[in-house]
Amino acid sequence: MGSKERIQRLKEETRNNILDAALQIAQEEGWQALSMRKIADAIEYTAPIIYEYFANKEGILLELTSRGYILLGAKVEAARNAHEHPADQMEAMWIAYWDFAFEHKEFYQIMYGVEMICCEVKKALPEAERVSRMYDDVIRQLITKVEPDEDLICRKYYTFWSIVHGLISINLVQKGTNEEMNQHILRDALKGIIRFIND
Amino acid sequence: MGSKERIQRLKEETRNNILDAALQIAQEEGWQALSMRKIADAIEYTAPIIYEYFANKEGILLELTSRGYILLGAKVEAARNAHEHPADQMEAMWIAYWDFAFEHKEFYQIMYGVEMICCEVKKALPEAERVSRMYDDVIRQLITKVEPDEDLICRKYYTFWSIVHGLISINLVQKGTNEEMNQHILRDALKGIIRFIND
DNA sequence: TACATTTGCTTAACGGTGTTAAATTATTTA
DNA sequence: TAAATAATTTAACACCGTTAAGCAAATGTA
Repeated sequence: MGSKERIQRLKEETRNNILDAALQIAQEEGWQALSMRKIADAIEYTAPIIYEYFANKEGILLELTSRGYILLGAKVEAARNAHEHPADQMEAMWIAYWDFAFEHKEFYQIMYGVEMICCEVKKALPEAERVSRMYDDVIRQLITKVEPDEDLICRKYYTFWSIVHGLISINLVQKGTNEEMNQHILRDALKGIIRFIND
Repeated sequence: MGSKERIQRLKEETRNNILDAALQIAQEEGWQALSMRKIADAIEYTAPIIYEYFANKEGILLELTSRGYILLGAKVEAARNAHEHPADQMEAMWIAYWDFAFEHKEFYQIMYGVEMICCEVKKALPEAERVSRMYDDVIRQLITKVEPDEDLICRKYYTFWSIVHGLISINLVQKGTNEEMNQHILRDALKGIIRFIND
C-alpha cells in the first residue's frame, strides 16, 4: 500500500500550491486583493477544497506569517555570523531586517500589522520568538554591565525595533521617499543607539 | 425662503452623523467591521443615501483622516506653546503625538497605515502637512548650524517620527506590553536624538 | 385647486466576499 | 460487480460596496 504515501505527498503538494498561490497573488495585487476563489483558480480547484487544507483564510495567512519569520530568522542569523564583534553584529542584523522588509514586502506586511491577523495568535509563534531572542543575545553582549538587567535588554531591543520598524512602515505606506536618505537615517540611528546602549 | 438654509443645516447634520457613526463603529468593533449598512443603521437610513453625502466608503475614511490630522495638529500645537525652549518643545510635541495615538487609536490607525487608504491621496492633505511643518520648525531651531541644511532637517524629522511611530505601531499591534516601559523607551530615545541632533 | 416636477428615500439588484452543506463524481474496497 | 469511501463540485447563506429603478411626499406652476 505504497500509494498512501504518494497521496500524502500529493496532498502536501497542493497545500504548498495554495500557499504559493496566495503569496503570488499578494505580490501581484496586494493582500487586500487576495480571495479564496482567486487562490482556487490559481491551483485549478474550486474554493471549498482549500478548507480541507486550512481552517480558513486566516489559517493561510498565519502559515505564511510563520514562513516569513523563518525566512527572516535565516537572514538575521546569517548577518550575525558574518561578523565577530557584537556592535558590528547588531548593526548588520538590523540592516538584514531592513533588507528583508523591502525584499519581501508582502511577508513583512502580514508579519507586522500593515495588514494584520490577531496579535494574540501571532505572539505565540515560536519562529517569531526565535528572531527576537537572537537580537536579545547580541544586545546582552553589548551591555557592559556585569549583571545584564533583563528589563534594560528588553528596552533596548524595543528601541532598536521601533526605529527600524517605524522607518520601514513609513516607507511602505508613504513610498516615494528618498532611498539613500533612509539608509542614512537608519545607520545614524543604529550607531547612536549602540553607542549609548549603557545609559 | 429661509427653509433653504434650514435644509442645508439638516444635511450638514446628517453628514456629521455619518462620520460620527462611522467613528463610533470603528471604536467599538474596529475598522475592519465598518460597513456602509452598519452606518446606515446607526443614522436610521438605508445605505444608498450615504452616497449622497460621500462618493464612497473611502470618502468617509478620508474625511475622518483629515479630521484626525486637525485634532493632532491642535494637540501638537498646544504642546509646543506650553514650552519656551526648543528642546523642551520638541520632547513635548512628540509626547503629545504619542498620547494622541493612544487616546485616539482609531484615528491613528486610519492616519498611519495600520489600516490604510491610498498614500498618494493622503499625502496631499494640507492638514497633514501642517503637522509635519510644526515639527520641522522646531527642529530647525534645535540645529545650531548657521545654515540649516534642508536635508538634515528632513532626516532628523524622519528619525524622530520613525521611532515614535514604530513604538506606537508595535504597541497597537502587539498590545500587552508594559506601559511604563514604553514611556521610558520613548523619553530615552527622544532625549538621545535631541542631544545629538547636530551630528 | 389640479397637474407636473422635483426631492428624499427605499427596494431590488449586481457582482463580489468567506464559508458551509448537499450533491455528485471518481476511486477504492469487499 | 456492488458497496463504501474519498475527492470534488454545485448551490446556497449571509455579508460586503455600489448602482439603478421605483415610489411617495413635498414643491412649483397653471
